[in-house]
Amino acid sequence: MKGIRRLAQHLDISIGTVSRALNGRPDVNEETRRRVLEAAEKLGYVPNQSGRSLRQGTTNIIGFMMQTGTEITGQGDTFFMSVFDGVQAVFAKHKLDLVALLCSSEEDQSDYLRRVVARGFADGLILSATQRHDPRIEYLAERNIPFVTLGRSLTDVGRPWLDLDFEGMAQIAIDRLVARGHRRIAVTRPHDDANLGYIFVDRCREALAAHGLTLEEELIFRSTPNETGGYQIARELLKLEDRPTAALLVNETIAIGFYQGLSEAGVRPGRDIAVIGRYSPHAHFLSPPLTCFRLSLRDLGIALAETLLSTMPTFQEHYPQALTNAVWPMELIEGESDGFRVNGDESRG
Amino acid sequence: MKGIRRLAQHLDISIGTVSRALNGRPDVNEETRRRVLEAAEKLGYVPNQSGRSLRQGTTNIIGFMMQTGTEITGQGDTFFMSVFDGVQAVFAKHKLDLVALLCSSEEDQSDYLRRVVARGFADGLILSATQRHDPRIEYLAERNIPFVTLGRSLTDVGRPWLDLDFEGMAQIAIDRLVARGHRRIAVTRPHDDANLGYIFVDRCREALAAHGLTLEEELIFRSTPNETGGYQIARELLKLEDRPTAALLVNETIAIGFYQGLSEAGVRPGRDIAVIGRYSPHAHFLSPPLTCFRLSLRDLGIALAETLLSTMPTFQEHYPQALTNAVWPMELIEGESDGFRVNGDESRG
DNA sequence: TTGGTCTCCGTAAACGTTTACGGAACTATG
DNA sequence: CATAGTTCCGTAAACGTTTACGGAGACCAA
Repeated sequence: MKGIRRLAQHLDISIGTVSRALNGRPDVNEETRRRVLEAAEKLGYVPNQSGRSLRQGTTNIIGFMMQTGTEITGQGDTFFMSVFDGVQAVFAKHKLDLVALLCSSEEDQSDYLRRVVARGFADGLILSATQRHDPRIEYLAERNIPFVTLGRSLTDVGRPWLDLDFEGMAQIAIDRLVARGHRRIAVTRPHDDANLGYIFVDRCREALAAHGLTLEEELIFRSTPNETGGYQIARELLKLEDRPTAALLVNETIAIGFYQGLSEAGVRPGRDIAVIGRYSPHAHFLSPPLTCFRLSLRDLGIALAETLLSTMPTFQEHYPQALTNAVWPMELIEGESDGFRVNGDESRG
Repeated sequence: MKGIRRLAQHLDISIGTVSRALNGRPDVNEETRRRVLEAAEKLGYVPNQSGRSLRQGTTNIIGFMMQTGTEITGQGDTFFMSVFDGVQAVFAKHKLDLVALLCSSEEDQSDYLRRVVARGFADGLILSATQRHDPRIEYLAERNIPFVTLGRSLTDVGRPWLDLDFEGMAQIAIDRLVARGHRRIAVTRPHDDANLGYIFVDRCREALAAHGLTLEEELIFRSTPNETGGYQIARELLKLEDRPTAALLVNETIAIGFYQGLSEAGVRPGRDIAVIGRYSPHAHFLSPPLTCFRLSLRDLGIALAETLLSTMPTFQEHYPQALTNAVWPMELIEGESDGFRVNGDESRG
């Protein structure tokens, strides 16, 4: 005898009552409930997930989809871990569990998603690495699967998403650099179709235009969003006839490689070129410390969770005013990598 | 009408036959099977996971357990993603899915594990961040849940584990440094109870003893295995009356902070102090490039998967000689951070 | 024809839950 | 005492699969 039957037999009551007691139904005597909970604790009973979700059509699981393989991840692993922590802080209140759905680098993400959905694996999904054209979004929307994406796409009109405020980052950084006399500013973007590249570069272009400047094509650098990519960008940048005096790095992990690429040519950030990037745990430990844009990833995770839950009938009453389409602001952390003026008047050592 | 019934109705055959056809049973006409598969494809039918696992008592899911929250992860971003990729390469052959079970930083790992197991969530588990005394291992062993750990503990006697070869790393590094004239060598270890700290330091001590040297307590540095920890270690190390001439860093991500801590005091790796660490994607992009120990994480993932499957009755015939207790060798990558001799004769610039 | 073997398929039970339904015991009300 | 209402609990169906079992038909040999 196993499962709830064992518990019922042990208490000499029916399985229906046991189930009601455990699920907090009102129509059960409080004394009985106490006994049931006690016995469940003692016998280590936990409801079988398959049985429960088969009956209820619900799993209490939310999936965070991500692709394995190392080549294309521009985020550090602390990035996701921090986001997860925020997500779980919300989910814990509703007894939801978060699992990371790992799509192999050899499988198409849409195929993988199809499998996950058809199996009835999760009650809701969080998608990351949103592409500019992302078929996953239409797929989920058509089927009424609750989801939220981290990152915008062109095909998610009216769908819930949250994103980092790359426009704000571009605007602030460009304004700041221009105010310090920079006229030729290099910008980076991922090599692939990630939407953030388009968003970021477009806004850089607009921000420059507002100052009467144009963003030349040769100053837009594409690379894999990792250390090697940053290194390559530095090398290419230094080859230019008319070198930029500043660089704006949109990805987290490329700064180290970028620094090294500069360093090998004797070019020092903050003295010979202004560099502004994205925060990551090592940003302060570069020489010189990187001036960068940071955000609270935990808060982002909390917002993601709330946004998702606000689209699910079961939970939406708790989150009446969750954000559905919003960019998450980033804060500028002053390091020493952008501290100089083009007119020769260094603002700091 | 949903699920397999819909498919059966559509084909005008019984659900039993449909199920047999889909599951590759022999007692079904090949023509019928073809029709079933075709219709399944057309209607986008995928078996419901809950129904299936309720009946079979099996989920076809393997869980990789990890804890969220950023403070204590000593691995770089790509570490787990690379391992996952290897694991999945094996699992794909057996139609197993890998998911990451994310234990919130607020929940005890043993409690979380208990929930996962009792719910019947996964057919097998991979545990990481193994602690010296790890109650999770006994729990799984008692219950006959297939598992393998990445990292040894003291309580896993006879249980399947794989680990990095920290002994080999210690031996090679110490021998190398001693051969170059170093006598005072600092070593690091994580701040917590992670077993690798014990293993590594013990072997360093033995290796030094073989050269007639002792490892003084003041040369053993504990820290959180992240950038900040590395920085702190550098600061402490530089305060010592009798400074070590070399440092051996056992964690991946501490090198950046360590470099910075040295740099602020005008101490340069490879010139003023020999530094040997662990490979991570940025190791080559430090100045000077870090001499470090590297391994194929993908291969490690493959081995982990094979080890796990070799303990599961359903699959073990395919992996008759998988490793069950083995350390995974690391290769020394020569950078420029350890390139000098104590006697003043620098081996390179 | 009879009996045996094979191939293929339908039937129904089982997995562990949740929950609609109905009923027994009790309480309150007139 | 009769009736209605309340509280609590047991019964059984349902969720979507897989699979043991048995049977129908085809084929073959005697």
